[in-house]
Amino acid sequence: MLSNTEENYLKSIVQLTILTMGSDEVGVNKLAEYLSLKPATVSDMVRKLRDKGYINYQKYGKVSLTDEGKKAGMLVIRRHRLWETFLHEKLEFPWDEVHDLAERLEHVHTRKLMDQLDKFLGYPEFDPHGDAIPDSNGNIVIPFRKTLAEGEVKKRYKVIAVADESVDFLRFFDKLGLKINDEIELVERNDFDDLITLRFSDQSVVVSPKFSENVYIVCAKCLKAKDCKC
Amino acid sequence: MLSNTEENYLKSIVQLTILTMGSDEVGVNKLAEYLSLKPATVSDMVRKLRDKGYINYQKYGKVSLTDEGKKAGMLVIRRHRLWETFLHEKLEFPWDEVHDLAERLEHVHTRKLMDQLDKFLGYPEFDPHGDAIPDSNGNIVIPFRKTLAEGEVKKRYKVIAVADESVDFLRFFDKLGLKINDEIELVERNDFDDLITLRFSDQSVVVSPKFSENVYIVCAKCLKAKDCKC
DNA sequence: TATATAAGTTAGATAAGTCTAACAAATAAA
DNA sequence: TTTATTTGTTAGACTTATCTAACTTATATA
Repeated sequence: MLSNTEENYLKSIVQLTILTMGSDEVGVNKLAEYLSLKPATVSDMVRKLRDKGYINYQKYGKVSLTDEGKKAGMLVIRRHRLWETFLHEKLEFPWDEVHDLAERLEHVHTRKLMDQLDKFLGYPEFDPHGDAIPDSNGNIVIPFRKTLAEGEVKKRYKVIAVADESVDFLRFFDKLGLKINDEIELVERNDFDDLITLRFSDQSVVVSPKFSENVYIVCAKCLKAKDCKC
Repeated sequence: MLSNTEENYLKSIVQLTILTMGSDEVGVNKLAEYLSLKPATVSDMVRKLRDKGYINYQKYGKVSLTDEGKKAGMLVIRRHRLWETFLHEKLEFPWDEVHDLAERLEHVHTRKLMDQLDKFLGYPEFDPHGDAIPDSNGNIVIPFRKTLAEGEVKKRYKVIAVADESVDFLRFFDKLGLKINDEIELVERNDFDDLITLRFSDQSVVVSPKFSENVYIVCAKCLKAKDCKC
């Protein structure tokens, strides 16, 4: 059995490794910063999770997930995203308010509860932020995607997800009038400061790298994001 | 802010005082037994809750709720019962499985979450076990009712709730073919051992005091349980 | 009323998860 | 290669909620 705390560690390690497509390991300091804890605290817990078989780790080394740890962490993310979907679609919460509640609901679970919730929601593929929901075995299909910052000028794209779930970012996104699944055109990129000019629903807006790095896109002609490789 | 543990204490005190219609105070030992804790543990917590203003209590005395404590405890019960209703009505959980999950979900809350859930459920008055759901101010209308054990021979009653939420009891109740809101006739009471013979949907069954003490009824002619005073 | 029993309290211990402060190892820079 | 910087560990302390064992107070009974 995993405590809430242990679940949070595993979830965070999944997020800092697998879900960022970068390295499959992470250092204690980075993990501590992500969890808003002190390295000393994480150092202890990491030993504990290694002893329990959820992570690979040795003193002064990096942390990576075992198969068991990966599955456990992915299932926390599944629960988080299913609850977010529930809160948004059934309880009419705006998408910037769902994260914090899901953060707590994700720890209440039985296999059956999540299966029934999944069914009730109609087996959603994506949460309100456009992130894929892992299946009940902890497997996830991360669709091919790039950030708006990586887009090419003059091309048309579809916005499929956001990387930042903070209230500030999401409200700003809303304020622009953008929505997940909207089609946009990347009109122009200013090479000096990387400001990008977008066009969508008859308006042009200029966005900063801070914004464009947090918006995921696929090219507009790919109907199914997961098949897109352009 | 109340911890989960503190919420459980307040909920339990509400259940042992207000909701049982008996005394409005309860002893430390009884509370400990109800919570499956040792008296020593409860003795400490009770002092803490008194210092925080939720209960009235002095050394070697009984415990009772302040207005604030009563409201806080009632709101935990509200959350518990709303989640039970959600699990039963929306996620299709049988009524004997909802308690344990609600026990954990009840501690995840914001005012808005519970208001939205309440709305989503259509403002239910009663949970799957027939218990009244307190409103968002912690007020509850406990309908007039008696237990089947207190019923009179030859009278017709309506089953409105059960007092025991254990899996064993609820499955036994199901097995008899009874349902909340069913009409029954109390055919006969055996004065020697208090066995009661019931009649409903063309069958007769004999039930023990252990059973009949856990079934709440109102007389059949009162359509609205809360108005019944017979 | 004296005493036995029930009810409640206190002290000290434990476990989980966190912290700070001091130290050690690994890595990057001079 | 030596030193500086970054990264990670250890030791000791704190908090919350729990326990056991010993003790105290209140209540019921003879």
